[in-house]
Amino acid sequence: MMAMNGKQHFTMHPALQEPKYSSLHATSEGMRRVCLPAPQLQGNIFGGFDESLLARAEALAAADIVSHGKSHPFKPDVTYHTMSSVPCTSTASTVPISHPSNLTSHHHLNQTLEGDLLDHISSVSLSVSGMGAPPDPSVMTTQAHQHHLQTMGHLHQAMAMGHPHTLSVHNGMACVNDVESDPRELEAFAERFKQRRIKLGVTQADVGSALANLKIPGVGSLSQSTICRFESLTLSHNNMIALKPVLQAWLEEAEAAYREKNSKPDLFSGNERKRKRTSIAAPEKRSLEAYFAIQPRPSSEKIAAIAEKLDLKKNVVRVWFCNQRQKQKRMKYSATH
DNA sequence: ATGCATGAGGA
DNA sequence: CCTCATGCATA
Repeated sequence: MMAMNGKQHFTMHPALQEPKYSSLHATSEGMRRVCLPAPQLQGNIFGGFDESLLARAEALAAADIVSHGKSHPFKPDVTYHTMSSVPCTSTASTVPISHPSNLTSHHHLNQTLEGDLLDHISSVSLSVSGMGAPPDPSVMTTQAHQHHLQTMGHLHQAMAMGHPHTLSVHNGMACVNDVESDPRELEAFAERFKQRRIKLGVTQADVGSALANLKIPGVGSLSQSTICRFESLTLSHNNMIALKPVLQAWLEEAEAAYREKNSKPDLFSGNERKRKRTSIAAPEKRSLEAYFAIQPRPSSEKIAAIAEKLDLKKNVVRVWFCNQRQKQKRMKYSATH
Protein backbone atom coordinates (compact mmCIF):
# COMPACT_ATOMS: atom_id res chain seq x y z
CA MET A 1 0.00 0.00 0.00
CA MET A 2 2.35 2.60 -1.17
CA ALA A 3 4.38 3.67 -4.13
CA MET A 4 2.67 2.41 -7.20
CA ASN A 5 0.00 3.60 -9.53
CA GLY A 6 -0.52 7.22 -8.97
CA LYS A 7 -2.90 7.87 -11.80
CA GLN A 8 -5.73 5.76 -12.76
CA HIS A 9 -7.02 8.49 -14.86
CA PHE A 10 -8.30 6.87 -17.92
CA THR A 11 -11.98 6.86 -18.09
CA MET A 12 -13.01 5.11 -21.18
CA HIS A 13 -16.31 5.41 -22.76
CA PRO A 14 -17.88 2.01 -23.14
CA ALA A 15 -18.53 2.61 -26.78
CA LEU A 16 -14.90 3.31 -27.42
CA GLN A 17 -13.67 0.24 -25.80
CA GLU A 18 -11.68 -2.07 -27.91
CA PRO A 19 -13.17 -5.37 -28.76
CA LYS A 20 -11.73 -7.97 -26.52
CA TYR A 21 -11.37 -11.60 -26.93
CA SER A 22 -13.57 -13.39 -24.58
CA SER A 23 -14.85 -16.38 -26.34
CA LEU A 24 -12.12 -18.75 -25.61
CA HIS A 25 -12.47 -20.37 -22.32
CA ALA A 26 -11.84 -23.89 -21.53
CA THR A 27 -14.37 -26.03 -19.90
CA SER A 28 -12.91 -27.12 -16.67
CA GLU A 29 -16.11 -27.59 -14.86
CA GLY A 30 -15.90 -31.28 -15.01
CA MET A 31 -12.66 -31.28 -13.23
CA ARG A 32 -13.97 -28.95 -10.63
CA ARG A 33 -17.11 -30.86 -9.91
CA VAL A 34 -15.40 -34.12 -9.41
CA CYS A 35 -12.56 -32.74 -7.52
CA LEU A 36 -13.87 -30.31 -5.05
CA PRO A 37 -13.31 -33.15 -2.71
CA ALA A 38 -14.40 -31.64 0.50
CA PRO A 39 -15.00 -33.86 3.41
CA GLN A 40 -17.52 -36.28 2.16
CA LEU A 41 -19.61 -35.73 5.19
CA GLN A 42 -21.35 -32.88 3.54
CA GLY A 43 -23.15 -34.61 0.78
CA ASN A 44 -25.44 -36.55 2.99
CA ILE A 45 -25.74 -34.11 5.70
CA PHE A 46 -27.02 -31.52 3.39
CA GLY A 47 -29.45 -33.89 1.92
CA GLY A 48 -31.80 -33.30 4.76
CA PHE A 49 -30.23 -31.34 7.53
CA ASP A 50 -29.05 -28.33 5.71
CA GLU A 51 -31.34 -26.11 7.64
CA SER A 52 -29.84 -26.99 10.94
CA LEU A 53 -26.38 -26.74 9.56
CA LEU A 54 -27.01 -23.39 8.07
CA ALA A 55 -28.35 -22.30 11.37
CA ARG A 56 -25.21 -23.51 12.98
CA ALA A 57 -23.01 -21.80 10.52
CA GLU A 58 -24.82 -18.69 11.38
CA ALA A 59 -24.52 -19.35 15.04
CA LEU A 60 -20.88 -19.98 14.64
CA ALA A 61 -20.42 -16.74 12.88
CA ALA A 62 -22.27 -15.00 15.62
CA ALA A 63 -20.43 -16.75 18.37
CA ASP A 64 -17.27 -15.96 16.64
CA ILE A 65 -17.88 -12.30 16.99
CA VAL A 66 -18.74 -12.16 20.62
CA SER A 67 -16.77 -14.96 22.12
CA HIS A 68 -13.43 -15.23 20.51
CA GLY A 69 -13.34 -12.95 17.61
CA LYS A 70 -9.87 -13.89 16.68
CA SER A 71 -9.74 -17.59 16.68
CA HIS A 72 -10.64 -17.98 13.08
CA PRO A 73 -9.87 -21.51 12.15
CA PHE A 74 -9.68 -20.75 8.49
CA LYS A 75 -8.33 -18.00 6.39
CA PRO A 76 -11.17 -16.94 4.18
CA ASP A 77 -9.71 -14.49 1.80
CA VAL A 78 -6.18 -14.20 0.82
CA THR A 79 -4.07 -16.41 -1.27
CA TYR A 80 -5.05 -19.93 -0.99
CA HIS A 81 -5.11 -21.43 -4.35
CA THR A 82 -5.08 -25.01 -5.33
CA MET A 83 -7.68 -26.30 -7.60
CA SER A 84 -7.48 -29.68 -6.13
CA SER A 85 -7.48 -31.97 -9.08
CA VAL A 86 -7.28 -35.06 -7.05
CA PRO A 87 -8.69 -37.89 -9.00
CA CYS A 88 -11.25 -38.34 -6.36
CA THR A 89 -13.96 -40.40 -7.87
CA SER A 90 -15.93 -40.31 -4.73
CA THR A 91 -19.05 -38.42 -5.37
CA ALA A 92 -19.91 -36.55 -2.27
CA SER A 93 -23.56 -37.27 -2.59
CA THR A 94 -23.18 -40.98 -2.70
CA VAL A 95 -20.73 -41.48 0.04
CA PRO A 96 -22.52 -43.17 2.86
CA ILE A 97 -20.92 -41.45 5.72
CA SER A 98 -22.93 -40.77 8.73
CA HIS A 99 -21.85 -37.93 10.83
CA PRO A 100 -22.99 -37.51 14.37
CA SER A 101 -23.24 -33.79 14.04
CA ASN A 102 -26.89 -33.80 13.21
CA LEU A 103 -27.85 -35.41 16.40
CA THR A 104 -26.40 -32.89 18.70
CA SER A 105 -28.88 -31.64 21.16
CA HIS A 106 -29.51 -28.02 21.67
CA HIS A 107 -28.69 -28.11 25.30
CA HIS A 108 -25.15 -27.06 25.41
CA LEU A 109 -25.21 -25.33 22.12
CA ASN A 110 -22.21 -23.21 22.56
CA GLN A 111 -20.06 -26.16 23.15
CA THR A 112 -21.33 -28.79 20.82
CA LEU A 113 -22.27 -26.51 18.09
CA GLU A 114 -18.92 -24.99 17.95
CA GLY A 115 -16.85 -28.06 18.18
CA ASP A 116 -18.98 -29.65 15.62
CA LEU A 117 -18.84 -26.89 13.17
CA LEU A 118 -15.24 -26.29 13.66
CA ASP A 119 -14.83 -29.87 12.87
CA HIS A 120 -16.40 -29.41 9.51
CA ILE A 121 -14.71 -26.24 8.80
CA SER A 122 -11.29 -27.33 9.69
CA SER A 123 -11.55 -30.37 7.54
CA VAL A 124 -12.60 -28.21 4.70
CA SER A 125 -9.89 -25.69 5.13
CA LEU A 126 -7.37 -28.42 5.51
CA SER A 127 -8.25 -29.99 2.26
CA VAL A 128 -8.13 -26.67 0.59
CA SER A 129 -5.21 -24.76 1.90
CA GLY A 130 -3.28 -27.52 3.46
CA MET A 131 -2.79 -29.25 0.19
CA GLY A 132 0.88 -28.64 0.21
CA ALA A 133 1.57 -30.48 3.39
CA PRO A 134 0.80 -34.08 2.62
CA PRO A 135 2.86 -35.52 -0.16
CA ASP A 136 0.53 -35.85 -3.05
CA PRO A 137 2.31 -35.44 -6.35
CA SER A 138 -0.50 -36.84 -8.37
CA VAL A 139 -2.42 -33.70 -7.80
CA MET A 140 -0.23 -31.29 -9.60
CA THR A 141 0.42 -33.56 -12.44
CA THR A 142 -3.15 -33.82 -13.46
CA GLN A 143 -3.72 -30.18 -13.01
CA ALA A 144 -0.76 -29.10 -15.01
CA HIS A 145 -1.70 -31.38 -17.79
CA GLN A 146 -5.15 -30.03 -18.11
CA HIS A 147 -3.90 -26.55 -18.04
CA HIS A 148 -1.61 -27.16 -20.85
CA LEU A 149 -4.29 -28.52 -22.99
CA GLN A 150 -6.56 -25.66 -22.29
CA THR A 151 -3.92 -23.09 -22.65
CA MET A 152 -2.72 -24.31 -25.93
CA GLY A 153 -5.98 -23.74 -27.62
CA HIS A 154 -6.36 -20.46 -25.92
CA LEU A 155 -3.09 -18.96 -26.87
CA HIS A 156 -2.88 -20.36 -30.27
CA GLN A 157 -6.11 -18.87 -31.20
CA ALA A 158 -4.96 -15.45 -30.25
CA MET A 159 -1.51 -15.76 -31.66
CA ALA A 160 -1.89 -17.83 -34.70
CA MET A 161 -4.61 -15.65 -36.04
CA GLY A 162 -2.16 -13.45 -37.77
CA HIS A 163 0.90 -12.91 -35.78
CA PRO A 164 2.79 -9.79 -36.84
CA HIS A 165 5.99 -10.50 -35.10
CA THR A 166 7.15 -13.01 -32.67
CA LEU A 167 6.40 -12.43 -29.10
CA SER A 168 9.11 -14.45 -27.62
CA VAL A 169 9.59 -17.21 -30.01
CA HIS A 170 13.22 -17.77 -30.66
CA ASN A 171 14.13 -20.66 -32.75
CA GLY A 172 11.52 -21.71 -35.15
CA MET A 173 10.47 -24.37 -32.80
CA ALA A 174 10.43 -23.50 -29.18
CA CYS A 175 7.32 -21.58 -28.37
CA VAL A 176 8.47 -21.27 -24.84
CA ASN A 177 5.48 -19.38 -23.58
CA ASP A 178 2.59 -21.68 -23.32
CA VAL A 179 4.30 -24.98 -23.00
CA GLU A 180 6.79 -23.82 -20.45
CA SER A 181 4.15 -22.59 -18.12
CA ASP A 182 4.89 -23.91 -14.74
CA PRO A 183 3.93 -21.73 -11.81
CA ARG A 184 7.54 -21.00 -11.16
CA GLU A 185 8.05 -19.51 -14.58
CA LEU A 186 5.02 -17.33 -14.27
CA GLU A 187 5.96 -16.09 -10.89
CA ALA A 188 9.34 -15.13 -12.15
CA PHE A 189 7.96 -13.41 -15.18
CA ALA A 190 5.36 -11.50 -13.23
CA GLU A 191 8.05 -10.23 -10.96
CA ARG A 192 10.31 -9.23 -13.80
CA PHE A 193 7.44 -7.60 -15.56
CA LYS A 194 6.51 -5.43 -12.66
CA GLN A 195 10.06 -4.43 -12.05
CA ARG A 196 10.69 -3.36 -15.59
CA ARG A 197 7.34 -1.72 -15.94
CA ILE A 198 8.11 0.48 -13.01
CA LYS A 199 11.48 1.23 -14.44
CA LEU A 200 9.80 2.50 -17.54
CA GLY A 201 7.71 4.73 -15.36
CA VAL A 202 4.51 3.23 -16.57
CA THR A 203 1.48 2.57 -14.47
CA GLN A 204 -0.60 -0.54 -14.52
CA ALA A 205 -3.40 1.41 -16.12
CA ASP A 206 -1.06 2.65 -18.80
CA VAL A 207 -0.01 -0.83 -19.65
CA GLY A 208 -3.57 -1.89 -19.87
CA SER A 209 -4.57 0.73 -22.35
CA ALA A 210 -1.34 0.46 -24.26
CA LEU A 211 -2.00 -3.13 -25.04
CA ALA A 212 -4.55 -2.12 -27.59
CA ASN A 213 -1.82 -0.36 -29.54
CA LEU A 214 0.01 -3.56 -30.02
CA LYS A 215 -2.56 -4.53 -32.54
CA ILE A 216 -2.35 -8.12 -31.65
CA PRO A 217 -5.35 -9.81 -33.15
CA GLY A 218 -7.89 -10.60 -30.56
CA VAL A 219 -6.19 -8.55 -27.92
CA GLY A 220 -7.54 -5.26 -26.82
CA SER A 221 -6.96 -3.17 -23.78
CA LEU A 222 -7.07 -4.38 -20.24
CA SER A 223 -7.84 -2.64 -17.01
CA GLN A 224 -5.55 -1.61 -14.25
CA SER A 225 -7.14 -4.33 -12.18
CA THR A 226 -6.11 -7.05 -14.48
CA ILE A 227 -2.56 -5.83 -14.83
CA CYS A 228 -2.35 -5.56 -11.10
CA ARG A 229 -3.67 -9.04 -10.67
CA PHE A 230 -1.26 -10.37 -13.17
CA GLU A 231 1.64 -8.87 -11.31
CA SER A 232 0.43 -10.19 -8.02
CA LEU A 233 -0.40 -13.57 -9.43
CA THR A 234 -3.98 -13.30 -8.37
CA LEU A 235 -5.43 -14.58 -11.59
CA SER A 236 -6.28 -18.10 -12.49
CA HIS A 237 -3.43 -20.14 -13.80
CA ASN A 238 -4.94 -20.22 -17.24
CA ASN A 239 -5.49 -16.54 -17.26
CA MET A 240 -1.90 -15.92 -16.27
CA ILE A 241 -0.65 -18.10 -19.03
CA ALA A 242 -2.88 -16.48 -21.58
CA LEU A 243 -1.82 -13.00 -20.64
CA LYS A 244 1.84 -13.63 -20.33
CA PRO A 245 2.76 -13.54 -24.02
CA VAL A 246 0.75 -10.41 -24.53
CA LEU A 247 2.33 -8.57 -21.68
CA GLN A 248 5.69 -9.83 -22.69
CA ALA A 249 5.15 -8.45 -26.14
CA TRP A 250 4.21 -5.11 -24.71
CA LEU A 251 7.21 -5.06 -22.45
CA GLU A 252 9.58 -5.68 -25.29
CA GLU A 253 8.10 -3.03 -27.44
CA ALA A 254 7.92 -0.55 -24.65
CA GLU A 255 11.54 -1.00 -23.78
CA ALA A 256 12.53 -0.79 -27.40
CA ALA A 257 10.87 2.56 -27.82
CA TYR A 258 11.69 3.71 -24.38
CA ARG A 259 13.00 7.17 -25.17
CA GLU A 260 10.52 8.54 -27.61
CA LYS A 261 7.18 6.91 -27.22
CA ASN A 262 4.70 8.43 -24.94
CA SER A 263 1.09 8.12 -25.71
CA LYS A 264 -1.28 9.84 -23.44
CA PRO A 265 -4.49 8.01 -23.17
CA ASP A 266 -7.03 10.61 -23.96
CA LEU A 267 -9.99 10.54 -21.79
CA PHE A 268 -13.51 11.21 -22.56
CA SER A 269 -16.20 12.71 -20.57
CA GLY A 270 -18.19 9.59 -20.29
CA ASN A 271 -21.17 10.68 -18.33
CA GLU A 272 -22.65 7.35 -17.65
CA ARG A 273 -24.35 6.53 -14.47
CA LYS A 274 -21.80 5.27 -12.02
CA ARG A 275 -22.12 1.75 -10.95
CA LYS A 276 -22.54 1.33 -7.28
CA ARG A 277 -20.69 -1.25 -5.34
CA THR A 278 -22.71 -2.82 -2.60
CA SER A 279 -20.71 -3.45 0.46
CA ILE A 280 -21.41 -6.43 2.62
CA ALA A 281 -20.92 -5.69 6.28
CA ALA A 282 -18.50 -7.65 8.38
CA PRO A 283 -21.03 -9.66 10.36
CA GLU A 284 -22.84 -10.74 7.23
CA LYS A 285 -19.56 -11.56 5.62
CA ARG A 286 -18.63 -13.75 8.51
CA SER A 287 -21.84 -15.66 8.17
CA LEU A 288 -21.34 -16.09 4.49
CA GLU A 289 -17.90 -17.43 5.10
CA ALA A 290 -19.21 -19.88 7.62
CA TYR A 291 -21.79 -21.07 5.14
CA PHE A 292 -19.25 -21.27 2.44
CA ALA A 293 -16.97 -23.43 4.51
CA ILE A 294 -19.71 -25.97 4.79
CA GLN A 295 -21.26 -25.71 1.40
CA PRO A 296 -19.48 -23.72 -1.31
CA ARG A 297 -22.21 -24.30 -3.83
CA PRO A 298 -25.55 -23.76 -2.21
CA SER A 299 -28.65 -24.33 -4.24
CA SER A 300 -30.81 -21.53 -5.36
CA GLU A 301 -33.14 -22.16 -2.48
CA LYS A 302 -30.38 -22.10 0.06
CA ILE A 303 -29.06 -18.93 -1.38
CA ALA A 304 -32.47 -17.43 -1.06
CA ALA A 305 -32.67 -18.58 2.53
CA ILE A 306 -29.29 -17.20 3.35
CA ALA A 307 -30.10 -13.97 1.66
CA GLU A 308 -33.20 -13.59 3.68
CA LYS A 309 -31.52 -14.36 6.96
CA LEU A 310 -28.78 -11.91 6.32
CA ASP A 311 -31.11 -9.43 4.80
CA LEU A 312 -29.27 -9.20 1.55
CA LYS A 313 -30.42 -9.35 -2.01
CA LYS A 314 -30.44 -12.85 -3.30
CA ASN A 315 -28.37 -11.90 -6.26
CA VAL A 316 -25.78 -10.33 -4.04
CA VAL A 317 -25.43 -13.54 -2.15
CA ARG A 318 -25.26 -15.58 -5.31
CA VAL A 319 -22.55 -13.42 -6.77
CA TRP A 320 -20.70 -13.51 -3.51
CA PHE A 321 -20.54 -17.27 -3.64
CA CYS A 322 -19.44 -17.18 -7.25
CA ASN A 323 -16.67 -14.80 -6.45
CA GLN A 324 -15.67 -16.78 -3.45
CA ARG A 325 -15.35 -19.90 -5.52
CA GLN A 326 -13.32 -18.04 -8.03
CA LYS A 327 -10.99 -16.85 -5.34
CA GLN A 328 -10.27 -20.32 -4.19
CA LYS A 329 -9.16 -21.21 -7.60
CA ARG A 330 -6.83 -18.35 -8.00
CA MET A 331 -3.22 -18.72 -8.49
CA LYS A 332 -0.63 -17.38 -6.14
CA TYR A 333 1.62 -20.07 -4.90
CA SER A 334 0.29 -23.37 -5.88
CA ALA A 335 0.89 -26.43 -3.81
CA THR A 336 4.37 -26.66 -5.22
CA HIS A 337 5.65 -24.10 -2.78
C1' DA B 1 -5.03 -3.76 -4.14
C1' DT B 2 -9.40 -5.82 -3.86
C1' DG B 3 -14.62 -6.29 -3.42
C1' DC B 4 -18.71 -6.86 -5.92
C1' DA B 5 -20.47 -7.06 -10.75
C1' DT B 6 -21.17 -8.18 -15.69
C1' DG B 7 -21.41 -10.97 -19.66
C1' DA B 8 -20.09 -14.77 -22.71
C1' DG B 9 -20.29 -19.43 -23.23
C1' DG B 10 -21.57 -23.93 -21.74
C1' DA B 11 -24.42 -27.54 -20.14
C1' DC C 1 -27.27 -21.47 -12.91
C1' DC C 2 -22.30 -21.98 -13.19
C1' DT C 3 -17.51 -20.83 -14.49
C1' DC C 4 -14.13 -17.59 -16.14
C1' DA C 5 -12.07 -13.44 -17.61
C1' DT C 6 -12.49 -8.79 -16.66
C1' DG C 7 -13.81 -4.32 -15.11
C1' DC C 8 -15.65 -0.38 -12.21
C1' DA C 9 -15.55 1.58 -7.86
C1' DT C 10 -13.42 2.05 -3.69
C1' DA C 11 -10.72 1.21 0.64
